[in-house]
Amino acid sequence: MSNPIVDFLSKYIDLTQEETDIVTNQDMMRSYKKGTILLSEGKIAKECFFILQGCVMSYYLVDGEFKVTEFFTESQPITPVSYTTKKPSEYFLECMEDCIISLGTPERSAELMSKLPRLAAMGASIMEDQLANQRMKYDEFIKLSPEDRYQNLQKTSPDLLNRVPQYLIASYLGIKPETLSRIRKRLYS
Amino acid sequence: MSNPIVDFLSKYIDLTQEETDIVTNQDMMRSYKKGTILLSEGKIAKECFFILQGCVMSYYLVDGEFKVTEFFTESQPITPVSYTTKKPSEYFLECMEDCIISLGTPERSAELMSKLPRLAAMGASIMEDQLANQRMKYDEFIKLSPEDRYQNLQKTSPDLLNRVPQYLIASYLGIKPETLSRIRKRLYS
DNA sequence: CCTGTTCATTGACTTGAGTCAATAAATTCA
DNA sequence: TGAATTTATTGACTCAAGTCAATGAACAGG
Repeated sequence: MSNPIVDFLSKYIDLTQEETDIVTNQDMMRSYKKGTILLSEGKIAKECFFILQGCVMSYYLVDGEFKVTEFFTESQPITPVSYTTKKPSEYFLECMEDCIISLGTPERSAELMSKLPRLAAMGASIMEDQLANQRMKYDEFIKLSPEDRYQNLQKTSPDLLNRVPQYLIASYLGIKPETLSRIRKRLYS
Repeated sequence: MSNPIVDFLSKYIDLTQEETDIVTNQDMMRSYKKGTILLSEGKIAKECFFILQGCVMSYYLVDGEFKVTEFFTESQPITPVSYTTKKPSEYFLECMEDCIISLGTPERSAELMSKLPRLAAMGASIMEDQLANQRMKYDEFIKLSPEDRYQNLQKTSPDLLNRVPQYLIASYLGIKPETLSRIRKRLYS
């Protein structure tokens, strides 16, 4: 029986059966209802996440206004900045759908590392990957107009457009819902 | 005699004298004239960098137009996406001043890792740190207006404003030089 | 199935950034 | 130093995104 976390790790190194078992066993998962806040502004994240099922959104609340920065879906890890820095989070994490999520803690990750030393080296690769992704996201934001960003999103994550209400997509693209509505009209009519 | 790279690594773990010596010895540095291109679009990065002295800028060339994404200065590491992915770079790296830079290669870094296993674990922390920084940069870009971004830059890196011409700062902020000029006028007059 | 709420669209108007073009200031270097 | 080049400022105009407000569509809960 396959485990999404094992699949994820397999992108970086091949796990032995024993290692697979260790990962599978130590795995702790929970389910959350749509609307559940996984992390609030001002709180210190005690856990990191790996999404098995569902969709999670990160956003800031600036002058009472949502500023969406990311949507996470199946097989994506979420390492809150606050989890790394141990300082209060500046943003929220909220479940956009009913979710099944695997939780990580510093303790359990240390335990896992001691059992699987090979994982330690892999940690850098995973982080490197995520860093490269984050950079590309930033660069894309700088390079493209809102309209181009929307078309890009359609290409790269067409599913998102159906899973998430448009006014949140708009925020994610850095524009107002009315503007997104007009962009769509401009493009398809 | 202190070594900036040793100082940098010391933020993550304390190095023994022996370890310090290894890092210091294996260190390979070069100097570059202002205007030198360290990495071109289309080329695969064979090296990563650590800036000992000077300033390096990364930028895309989109329809013949500069899109500045980052300025790197003293004691900052630069790991080009292309260095990680082994694919052609989409952006340029250029020296904005005469620079002294330490070079890293996969081979020499592997060698270093084998001599200093403790460094491997640290790799993940360094990457984690950089990831957190990159996220905050992105989030700030989403949250703030061009005007606020300029004021923020003044606070966090006042030196940059003197080291780099304004039209490149403008590009970095995601606006045109004329607009930055007007923002400055709005703010200080 | 109806009702209230949330989400999406549209219109009229404002505003801030972009564009084009000219000029001024600052730098470079022969 | 002085001429050439690069960088910064300013003005007049355009245009895309924001704002405010109203209407319509989709959806959830009783």
